[in-house]
Amino acid sequence: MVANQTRSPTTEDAAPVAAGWQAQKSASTRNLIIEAAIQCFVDLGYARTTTAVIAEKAGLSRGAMLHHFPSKMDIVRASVEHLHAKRLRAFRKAMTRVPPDGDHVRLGVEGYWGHVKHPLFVAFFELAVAARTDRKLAAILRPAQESFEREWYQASLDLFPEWHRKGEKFELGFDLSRYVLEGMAISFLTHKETERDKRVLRYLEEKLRELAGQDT
Amino acid sequence: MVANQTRSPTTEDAAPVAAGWQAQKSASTRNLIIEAAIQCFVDLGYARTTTAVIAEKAGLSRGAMLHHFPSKMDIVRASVEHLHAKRLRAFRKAMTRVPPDGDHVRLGVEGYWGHVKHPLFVAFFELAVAARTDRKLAAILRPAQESFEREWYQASLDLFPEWHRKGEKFELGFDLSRYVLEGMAISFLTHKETERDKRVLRYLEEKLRELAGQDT
DNA sequence: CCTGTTTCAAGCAGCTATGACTTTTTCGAG
DNA sequence: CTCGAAAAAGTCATAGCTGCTTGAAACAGG
Repeated sequence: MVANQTRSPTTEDAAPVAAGWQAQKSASTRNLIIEAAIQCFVDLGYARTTTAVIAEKAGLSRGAMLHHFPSKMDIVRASVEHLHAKRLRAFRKAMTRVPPDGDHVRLGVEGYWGHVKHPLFVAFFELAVAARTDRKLAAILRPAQESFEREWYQASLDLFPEWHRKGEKFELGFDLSRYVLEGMAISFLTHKETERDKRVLRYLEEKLRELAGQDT
Repeated sequence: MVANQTRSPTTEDAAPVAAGWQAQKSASTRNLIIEAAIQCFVDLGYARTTTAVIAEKAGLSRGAMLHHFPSKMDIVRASVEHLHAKRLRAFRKAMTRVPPDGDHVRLGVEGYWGHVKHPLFVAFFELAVAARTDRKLAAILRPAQESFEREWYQASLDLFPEWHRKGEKFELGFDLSRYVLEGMAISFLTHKETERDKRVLRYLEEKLRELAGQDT
């Protein structure tokens, strides 16, 4: 983790084991900058996130920040990687938690639902929308997106071993869940959750159980 | 329509009937600018849409454009109104078309699905995302959003008169359709439609028919 | 104590977008 | 034919963002 963040512009590959550095401070500062940037994506959106605002939120001067990240896109690149790692960790943790009542369907739905309401998802969504018309950003974001999608698909397969032989039904349930939950999440960027939405979640769970139970 | 667009900055309220003007040219130019702006939202996103690009795409000089719209937000405001009116027209047209096989469910799903794949939806979505962190834009957009939502709800009520007495079931079907279709649409901003997605649509229709048929 | 490296701060030049101002062109009316 | 208003075009000043360069402070090793 720390070793990942220590890729300073200069060459340090000769000291992979010597961690007793003052460069820990550097890694800490890098983390500070990255988290400030992600916060800015959530608060201001991708377009309005300038280097000056990031530096201010991180408590540094722009010059100091540019020492750690030579250009703005370097900050964005590091933020995407950081974001991706954090999302994966949170998602895996939610998915491996033992279901309280043995209800795998509820665990899966609530797990992704909780994930999708998290600020990390908002940040990722902002980047995804901006990437639609920004090729450089898209090139940075696409690998992370595909990786997360694969991870989610695999986690769902692990969660529902009884569906392994039901290819089409499983795909249908997977796609349906994905679209419903992401559609709801995006709607909640502007509105707020209501009782009606909880009914949709319960209905989705019911239909997933039906799909899992059907033989055909 | 034309009278709506003829609200030039100077006072012309004294001549509401005298339409034999040269100001038709003015209204035409305004339309040109607005459609160029909407095209820019789709092609470049809201953030990268500058007055210079709009003017270039409209085939005008920036100065000429600033004569019709004193500031950028005036263009945005007019674009939102234009967009809203166009969306409403297209949606109503799709919804009043007689169902080929008498299948109201398919008409409703396919109608909104077609609507949501249209560039107009992309433009509106770009604005909606930008509005999350732009209060001025949000103030302009919110009335149009709420109006469209009301319209859609009403159209659905008209389309399914047999559901009038089934408040909860109807709301559930409405919400489910909304989230699935919008979730799919947003996913298709970056990916493309596959066979799996058609299965989701057919499944949604099936579940809507179930909800309409149930007595409770 | 000195030297070189790393971290941080500040200022500067180039670029771009916006909106205001000024000038030219077009067109209808008297 | 001339006049005047509207439309269109061109010019300019201001402000904000980026990234490069210079300079100072903290710290490790000789």
